[in-house]
Amino acid sequence: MTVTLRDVARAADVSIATASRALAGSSLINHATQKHVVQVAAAIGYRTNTVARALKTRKSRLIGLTVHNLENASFRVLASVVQARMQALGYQVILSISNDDAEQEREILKTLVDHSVDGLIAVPTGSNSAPLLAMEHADIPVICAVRRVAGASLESILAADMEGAYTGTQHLLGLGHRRIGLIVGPSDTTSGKERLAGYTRAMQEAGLPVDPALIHRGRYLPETGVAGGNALLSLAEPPTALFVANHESSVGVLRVISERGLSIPADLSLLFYEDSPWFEWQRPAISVVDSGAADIANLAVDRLMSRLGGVANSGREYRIGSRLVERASCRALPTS
Amino acid sequence: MTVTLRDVARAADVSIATASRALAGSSLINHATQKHVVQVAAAIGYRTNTVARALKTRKSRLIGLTVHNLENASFRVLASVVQARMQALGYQVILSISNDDAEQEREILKTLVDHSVDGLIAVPTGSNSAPLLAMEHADIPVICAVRRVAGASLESILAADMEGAYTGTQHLLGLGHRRIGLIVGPSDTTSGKERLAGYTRAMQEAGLPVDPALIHRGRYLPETGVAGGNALLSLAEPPTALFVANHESSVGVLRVISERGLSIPADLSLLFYEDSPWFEWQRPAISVVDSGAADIANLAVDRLMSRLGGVANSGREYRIGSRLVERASCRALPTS
DNA sequence: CTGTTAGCGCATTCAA
DNA sequence: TTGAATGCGCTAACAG
Repeated sequence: MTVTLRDVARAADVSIATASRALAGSSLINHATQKHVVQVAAAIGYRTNTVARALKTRKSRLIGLTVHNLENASFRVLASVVQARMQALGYQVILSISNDDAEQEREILKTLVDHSVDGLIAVPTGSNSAPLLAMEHADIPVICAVRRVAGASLESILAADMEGAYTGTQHLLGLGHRRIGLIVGPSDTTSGKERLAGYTRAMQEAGLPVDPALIHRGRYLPETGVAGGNALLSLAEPPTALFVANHESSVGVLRVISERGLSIPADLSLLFYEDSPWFEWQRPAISVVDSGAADIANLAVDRLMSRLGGVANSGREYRIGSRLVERASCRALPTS
Repeated sequence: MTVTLRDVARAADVSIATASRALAGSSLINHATQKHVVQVAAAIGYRTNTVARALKTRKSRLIGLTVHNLENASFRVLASVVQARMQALGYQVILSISNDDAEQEREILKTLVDHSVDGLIAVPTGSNSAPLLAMEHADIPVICAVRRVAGASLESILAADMEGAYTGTQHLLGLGHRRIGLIVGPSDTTSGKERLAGYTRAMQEAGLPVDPALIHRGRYLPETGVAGGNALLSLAEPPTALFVANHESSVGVLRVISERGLSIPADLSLLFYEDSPWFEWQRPAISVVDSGAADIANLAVDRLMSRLGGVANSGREYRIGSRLVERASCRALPTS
């Protein structure tokens, strides 16, 4: 039924080895026979069996991609970009979703190894340095994206969160805001920590006090936006600007604003973190600190390809610079 | 380096065949030796090489999943659900994104076959019946989800779009609306056609005229919502309710409403199609006709597993019923 | 430049 | 119930 290399060899009247060389584009082959074999192969509809090739060469042309979920805009962009680029490079991607669960991640890693993926791009949970390092040890390069694994010598492509939050806060400061509310992720996550640090640094450099009442920490959920928004906006002296540095909570904040009948940016300036098509279509369009998910994905692919090409693990951490995207949700405060 | 079946056999002091049987849970094996082998295998860290197994058995335990993109909520849910369930069933999924492009889809299918996937769940572009049928012919079951391929005898799991639009329109009608605007996808797509038909039927059954001016057709894009929203709302006698039966255009409609300063549902009742977390968090929360993406995904997985288990292609089309999710964006019109 | 040969790791047929 | 032997389809020495 399926046409194999043997069939091609027979049809082209060459040995099976020659046929293999011809199709592989080997240099040590007569150009004429090469062309002939390729032609014959196409004629009889030959397609090389990647499974057999993988067994022999120990290269599956499959890579693993694990993300926490597909809802988060960054992860989604990562998945799209990685899939598209790897496919163009001749690789297929096995997608796995970890739900940010260490146990599930462990299972996934095992399975991926079983399927002998050539490499892995992972948004790690952070709790599985051992199996991840074991993969590296087994010569399966792994590139961490968006998140990293503390203490593990793995290449990681991260957003420059501290810088991003710093830039965002400075933007608001530059517009004359002094009381800037911050809604941010939990401090046991790198991004939560770093974004808070960026905010703090900008405030301090501006000679402003860092009022704990203006900072709301919470999990990466819409509910955090509701709680944080309500808390900050109920303050005796509410903030004039709100920096929502926890992407998932953005929608919750929007809801609070709508419920309170606040007008943006007249009543409140609003700055979000991580871009989403929704923010651009919102009226007024919402300014954001874009953490560059697409570029993280691109660099992750570049690094993986480089590793696949034989370059050693640098163990290095790469940071993708953030970009402030000014739209219409922040207004300059009148200088009183 | 890697521990193979041969190592297990040696360590357990049995033949390689016996080891294989033990690990595979074959019935023709002594229970004691079975247990022993399994134990030894675990002890020395054996993991069966899926590539070698695939070459031998012609079953890769890999399935393909192709979607147009990961932005559309339905496709995203499909991807999440299919991934999670197939993984739980011992399969890995190779994700491919077709961008709704027939040419890309053709390439994807070839590659998937090359990797000898055991089956395929596809949101088809609709233009590749031949290669899809060829897969079926090659004993690779394919299940179409959300979209179908006209004229091809492939199992398809679709939303009950005609019924959904009918239900949605009836809901609005029941609230007393008579002038109901419809923004819908292009008529060369099944869902565009069917949703329009559902709307038309409901209107006619209510003895109402179907005013072409109240119907805006357009591509699945936010811009369609802007154009459609503006067109319908600028009418001399604008609709009292808007049924946005083109998911992608929802965000555009929201923008128009915001720009026009319309209050929902006081000025306009709003009903969307296909649910999204955003709609629920919106204030007012937006009522929707939920087309059941998760259930489509679940049934697709069920059907695929059944086919993988040897059941023949029924060529049947399955429809997942729509569900009206009433929230706060539609109001009853006072009976004047 | 080309052909012969030997596995990659596993499942399975056939004998015992 | 077990073992020996075969080959899935391909690549890569090794000879010629």
